[in-house]
Amino acid sequence: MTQRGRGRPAVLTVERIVDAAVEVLDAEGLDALTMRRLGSHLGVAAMSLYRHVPNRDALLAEIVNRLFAEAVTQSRPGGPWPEALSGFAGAYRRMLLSHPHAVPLLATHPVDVELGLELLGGLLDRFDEGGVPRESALTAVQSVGVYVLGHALAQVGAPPGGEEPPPETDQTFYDQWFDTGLSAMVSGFERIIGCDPSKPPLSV
Amino acid sequence: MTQRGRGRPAVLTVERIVDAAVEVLDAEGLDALTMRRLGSHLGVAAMSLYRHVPNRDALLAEIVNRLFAEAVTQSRPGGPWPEALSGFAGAYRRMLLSHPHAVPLLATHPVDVELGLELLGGLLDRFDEGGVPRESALTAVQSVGVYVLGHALAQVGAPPGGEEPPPETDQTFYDQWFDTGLSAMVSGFERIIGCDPSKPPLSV
DNA sequence: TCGATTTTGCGTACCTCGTAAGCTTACAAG
DNA sequence: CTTGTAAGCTTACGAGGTACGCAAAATCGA
Repeated sequence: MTQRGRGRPAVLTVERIVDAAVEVLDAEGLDALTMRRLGSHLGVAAMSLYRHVPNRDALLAEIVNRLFAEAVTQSRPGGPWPEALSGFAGAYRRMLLSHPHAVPLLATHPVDVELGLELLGGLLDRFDEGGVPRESALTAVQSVGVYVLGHALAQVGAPPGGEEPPPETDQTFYDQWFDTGLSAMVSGFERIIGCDPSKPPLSV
Repeated sequence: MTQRGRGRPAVLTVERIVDAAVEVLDAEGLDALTMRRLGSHLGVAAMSLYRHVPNRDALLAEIVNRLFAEAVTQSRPGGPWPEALSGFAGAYRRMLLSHPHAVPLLATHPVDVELGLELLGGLLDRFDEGGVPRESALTAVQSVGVYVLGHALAQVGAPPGGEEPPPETDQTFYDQWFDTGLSAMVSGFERIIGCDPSKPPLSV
């Protein structure tokens, strides 16, 4: 596959590598995501990976972008911006909780800016339609994103090597906390940003 | 010193170790904070540290608790709860930005719960005085804490090995973003929690 | 004063990890 | 078939965490 010229045909792809990396990460945790293990998971020697990825950290960055894209793609930003913003928050959080071992990665490896803006285009459009200036929209989205990630970090706890807490009670506790904090922030932005397109209330 | 019984007198203390660890962390970054380097910084062999700390991760957890305590102690929670809450957020953020290499640590190692509650007692009292139920108070404080940490993560960027961005413009950009997001959240909580007119007197 | 006891620090060693260098293999084009 | 090239492999090195057992430095009882 992926035979686009001379030379030995590639059995590896960045895509395939990142796929496998996410699998290993989900299944065995971040510490287990070593080049050797990932290689053997792909039926390949560790050093072979370096033909496609400059180093481990770059691979982690790829994972981050992949997962963030997955999250944003999952959310369909319709309606006025407050709803769309909450929708994004929910989708982001759902992704984080379904990849708990990846949460620290998202925390330490910023999403590629270009990619992030592209992915969030639809969401930002909802602000445009509400007459919210771009800069205010970015502040709101970034703030919510930062809240969601921080919240997930708190919920996931010490993820490199942790134990599972009580099952059900815990879940609803965090859910409730999340919803409350999110409503606070969104409604706060509604007040600050205002819904009047004729005068941008946020001086930047 | 620290001679409280038989045996060879200790030249090391957990305190001293954590102090040195924070120094190394601030000066050289998280990757440079290895047991060997930390040992030599203390004039001691790496393995000696293990008499006082079970392993590296526990040491990192100690650092987290130390720094969080430093932050909270720095903030003097006076006035009504919204002001106190913002004050806590500011102090927390100031600490994080003055220990940028520690931010990922705070993100991945939860603060000890007992210690956290004890440290935040003064802040929670302000909510009590405002007639806010304990649970709402905790939600608000946790949400703000999570926002501050997430914001610091975004600002500090990829901290294990990163480059410095533009100096001045950047600073005020993040400051403004921080303030806006914080006001949104605090004012949102003011609305949600409500400013209960029946203010029960201080009950200690 | 002198062992016995106890606590602390140290030297060595093992295993794992990331990854640099250079070799081999499997294709396509000529 | 020959040659060129991209992709995968083997080996090796240095660094890191830490298990294990020994050495040193105190106090205490006699």
